[in-house]
Amino acid sequence: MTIGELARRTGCGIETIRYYEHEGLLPKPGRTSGNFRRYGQEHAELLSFIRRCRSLDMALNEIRILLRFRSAPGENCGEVNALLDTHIGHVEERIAELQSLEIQLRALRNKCSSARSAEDCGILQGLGGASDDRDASGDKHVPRTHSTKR
Amino acid sequence: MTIGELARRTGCGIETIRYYEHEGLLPKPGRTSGNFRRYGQEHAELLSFIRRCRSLDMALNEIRILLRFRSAPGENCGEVNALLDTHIGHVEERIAELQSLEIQLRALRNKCSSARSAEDCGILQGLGGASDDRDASGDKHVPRTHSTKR
DNA sequence: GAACACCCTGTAGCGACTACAGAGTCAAGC
DNA sequence: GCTTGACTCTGTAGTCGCTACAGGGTGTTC
Repeated sequence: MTIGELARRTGCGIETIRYYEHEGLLPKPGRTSGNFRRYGQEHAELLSFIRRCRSLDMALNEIRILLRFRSAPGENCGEVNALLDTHIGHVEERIAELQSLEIQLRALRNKCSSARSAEDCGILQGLGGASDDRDASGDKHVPRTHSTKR
Repeated sequence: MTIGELARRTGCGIETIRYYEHEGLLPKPGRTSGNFRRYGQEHAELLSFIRRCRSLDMALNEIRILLRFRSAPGENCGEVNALLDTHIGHVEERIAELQSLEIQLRALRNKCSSARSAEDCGILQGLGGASDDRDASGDKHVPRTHSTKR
């Protein structure tokens, strides 16, 4: 099948497929005489595996490790378990951070209930004034909440 | 004060300060005869404001809006309230996504409790086999859980 | 043979930094 | 005056996982 068909089957963008090939997650497929990539069922399964991992928010490097085990069925899978445990830990951590963030944001939001002049806005004051500088050196800044949707 | 002193005072990296200047969040400071940046108290306060916003996981574009209001005290601050409401919404959304993720990950993790051979590993099977393809076309992929720590 | 959908490579952009390279500045000590 | 070492300067490239082109080639249908 062509790259477009593979993309349709797996719900993955064409550019993303080429990117995975470039990153070594997908093996280089054969080519037609006109230099088009030609994929088989095994590529579709591999790509589905990768997409399922990505939907679980795993990093490509983590997926690389899983792929190694996928193609080495004899090996002991303890590392797979450990990887997943670590990943679950990251997700837990991030949830805790965001929950604490939400509390702070709601507290801030309560400082200005109605639209008044910016001069008197409790939110701007809360952001600008002297405050508990928990984070001034802590640097556990956390990746974006803002989604990159297509 | 020099950029290094400002960095120490605010707990912000030097490169980050230059980056904020480049992005127009911090005004260009004066220079010494030797071309070193020279900052005053007002820069320190502004930078603290920005860092406080960042510690609340706001995007630089959101902060830009807040800065506009900060320097226009007469204006109606309704937009500030709206911005914060939207931001809280994003955080809430992300928490919900991550919680659902955690449930899926734990379910997957339960499929292989002990280290056995990769061939029989329930996790790899769970990732690879036929599954509920909720996400195959949904594409509500969510930014990384993996922290970029320094 | 023309239209059109598809594919190719390569490069640049996103956000918010971070990490250099290669150069210049400045204060303290000798 | 000269050296050492800490600091600063500009500019560019890298991070991550894509996404979006530009400028071309391929393949099928009418």
